Amino acid sequence: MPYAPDHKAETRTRILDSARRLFNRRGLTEISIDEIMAGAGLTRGGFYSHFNSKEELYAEAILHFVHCRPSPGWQQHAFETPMDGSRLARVVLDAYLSRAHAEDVDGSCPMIGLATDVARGSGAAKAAYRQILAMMTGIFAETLGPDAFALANGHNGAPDDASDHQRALAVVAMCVGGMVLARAVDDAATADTVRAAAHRYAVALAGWAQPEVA
Amino acid sequence: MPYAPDHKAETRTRILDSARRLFNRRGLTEISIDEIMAGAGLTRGGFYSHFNSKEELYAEAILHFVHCRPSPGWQQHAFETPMDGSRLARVVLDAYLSRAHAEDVDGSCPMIGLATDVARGSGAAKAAYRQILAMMTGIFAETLGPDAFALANGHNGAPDDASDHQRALAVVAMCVGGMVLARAVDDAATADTVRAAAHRYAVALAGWAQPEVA
DNA sequence: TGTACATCAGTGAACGCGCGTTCACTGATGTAC
DNA sequence: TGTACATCAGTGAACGCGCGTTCACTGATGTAC
Repeated sequence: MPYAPDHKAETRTRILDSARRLFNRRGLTEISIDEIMAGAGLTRGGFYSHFNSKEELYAEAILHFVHCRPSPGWQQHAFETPMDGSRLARVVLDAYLSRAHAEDVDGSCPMIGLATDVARGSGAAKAAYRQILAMMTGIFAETLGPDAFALANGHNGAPDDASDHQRALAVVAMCVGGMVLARAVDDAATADTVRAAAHRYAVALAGWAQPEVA
Repeated sequence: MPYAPDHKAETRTRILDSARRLFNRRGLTEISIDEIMAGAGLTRGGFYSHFNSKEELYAEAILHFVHCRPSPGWQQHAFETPMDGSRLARVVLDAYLSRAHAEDVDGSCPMIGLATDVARGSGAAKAAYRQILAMMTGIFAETLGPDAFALANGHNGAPDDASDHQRALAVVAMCVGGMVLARAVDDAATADTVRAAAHRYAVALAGWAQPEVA
């Protein structure tokens, strides 16, 4: 048995780390296998003993986001201290819509960096994407406050799992939409305004108290 | 003067139509100039007498969406009859978050189909993107109803241009986020649920009456 | 403890292909006579 | 009305390059003796 049993698995993880970073930055087609392997400190040839194709790596790299350690940028603050679900959800939302996350292209959530690429991609990539969406929706669905809209429309606002799930999805859509727009715009002021708007109304939608009267 | 004076301009428009369609479908890097020219009934060689580079065409194709005639699919219904601003805004939102729009990849709004590509792209593409964002935000900002969140938090809900603009941006973020997520997911049921959630809470956010009690 | 060996993770040259871009040429068209 | 011509929109072959993938080889490592 040459090499330690987990030697290859560690190399594979290094490739996945590099791939996640580089795909986030420039997408599936603009990044070459050469660059990914170089980012992992390896050379081209070894790639196909770890993955069957570039497409397969792509889907695995998206899923890898869930398991890899938090980015030292925007995520660290949210995950370094343990906390209960309701506080976690609020901290996650703040971090998600932060400027640090908008600027951390390499380490960002793949739902933002790879959204339209995945829409054109393989079933495996879409399945990975759906898994991340489900995870994030789950975080919010558990901790929603009262539904201001239902109350305004004369409903009693009684808790309801189906409706909570729907509202959590809307919160995620607001997060993803706000970040995607902020990233796609060339004007920093517009980007900040979009993020602030998405943040404010995502908090409102979740039924949490606003941080301050704006 | 060989050829009619507007002959070349018409060809250019045909190229832009083809480019808009194909870029929407597969993005900047996955579509070749060959394919774009073939889509316009031309051959490769003539391209550079109309545009200086593929990047330049990309930005112009995004802007072209604003000026080209509505897609016969999801847009036609929204734009075939003249209507006042407030009714238009509501019809636009319904069309934007419709299944027809989600499925019409070729003819969709470039904010949805090209979001992450533009984020990695040139300044010209981002400027074009910002212009479309401003147009769409403008449609909503003019016609918002009462702000249920502000009311729930004890504010008087008096009209306020800055806050209306922010709220309109949040509505657009919800539209774009909902559609981007729906497109990136492999399960049709999940896609429909996301669109429905985004639609419901976008309407709520805009302060319009819900179509029915769900 | 030290040495020879078998294994297999990783190397790098090579292949075939398609792309963006260039350029000398063609041929359809409006004009001048 | 008809013909020769000048123009220039469009053609298609060619160039150089980089990519995904393959494969024969290398060399670092754990094991057997």
